[in-house]
Amino acid sequence: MRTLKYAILGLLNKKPMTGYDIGKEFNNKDLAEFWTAKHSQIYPELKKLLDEELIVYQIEISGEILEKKRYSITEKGKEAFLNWLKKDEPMEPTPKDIFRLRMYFSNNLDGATRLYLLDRQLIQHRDRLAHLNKNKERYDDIPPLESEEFGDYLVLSGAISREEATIQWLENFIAYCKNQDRNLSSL
Amino acid sequence: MRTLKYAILGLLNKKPMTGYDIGKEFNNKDLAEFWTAKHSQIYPELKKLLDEELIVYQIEISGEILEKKRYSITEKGKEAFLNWLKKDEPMEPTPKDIFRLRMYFSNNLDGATRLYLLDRQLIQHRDRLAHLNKNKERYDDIPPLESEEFGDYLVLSGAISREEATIQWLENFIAYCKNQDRNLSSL
DNA sequence: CCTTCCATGTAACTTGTTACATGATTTG
DNA sequence: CAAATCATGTAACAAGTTACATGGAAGG
Repeated sequence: MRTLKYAILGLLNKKPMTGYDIGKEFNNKDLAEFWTAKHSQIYPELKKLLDEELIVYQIEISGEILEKKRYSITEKGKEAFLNWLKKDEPMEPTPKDIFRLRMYFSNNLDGATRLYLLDRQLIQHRDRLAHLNKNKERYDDIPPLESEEFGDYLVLSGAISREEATIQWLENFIAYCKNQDRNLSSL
Repeated sequence: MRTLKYAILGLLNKKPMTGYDIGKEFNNKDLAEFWTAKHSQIYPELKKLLDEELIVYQIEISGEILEKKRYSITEKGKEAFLNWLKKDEPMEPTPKDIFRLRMYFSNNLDGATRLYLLDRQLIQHRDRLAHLNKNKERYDDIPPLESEEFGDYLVLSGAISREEATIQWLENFIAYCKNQDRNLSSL
């Protein structure tokens, strides 16, 4: 489906960047909540996009020697990107989740181990949620729809509601485990 | 990480199955909410598990000619599975989501297209939620923790809360779009 | 000077999808 | 008897991760 291709075009459509900059967007920024890529995947993809004439680059010298390639999107690239963006694609198949797969089999665990695993997971998701909420504090208001920051705000709030749902699910599960445990030991 | 390996072991730990049966579990059942695999991935994996002596099979004749291989888990396989199941693995990196990636770039769309795409997505997620809720009706009560059906109930309720969160996010987003639109056109 | 970050790439491998290939059994 | 389902496999490709490989720039 070449999603990485369009993700890169989308970033370059905002402003010219180096491969390294793209890597940071995919790893340190809010966008990373819903899309990531390592540099080992980015550099070969940039080469492909050059071949397809969707991007061009300009060499810049940083310091004395170091050359960096600042890529920008071409008209052809913009067209391809906008075409992808406006397409009405069917919903994606549900994403995989190893922890839930494991819990699917959790009847094979003893009660203590199950609770331990659930608790560890809950802690991690709560930390993550706290971190996301802290990021959200940067916004006094919801940014205007047409602004660049709106995308960031959107993925951030999406990530927050996803975490909240996960935490809710974990808490319900834990409460049920504890409840069953109490009932059994009172026999 | 060999997750498919352990997913198959987990299923065979419940009861002996053919490759075809495993495919059905990964595609038609509740488990498919959090793990899937095509038969083209399953058959080669079964071969690997045989090599590793974690499973064995027995040939059964169905009708006159058709041979099917019913696989079962070995003691070694059970051990490997339980070992995997009880391991406390760190939280996974956040799963990718193409639609949210697209919406991250949605400031490049005109208001009508954006609303159209959001609406289409919302419809699909509502359908999916309705379908999941219908499945949940099978359960009068939460199944006991140690039962086989508990896993099914768990992934089902996880999928429901995930869909609810997504729908909430979409509805908020749509409301904000409509609101901004009204404010702009009243100028 | 030393550590962290900037910067770019390739190679080997794992995972997963789509397509190719075949044929038997069951159900209406 | 035709269609849906059962049943098992392989091949080619796409996507993604880990490891290998190199070296400059900036800041403390």
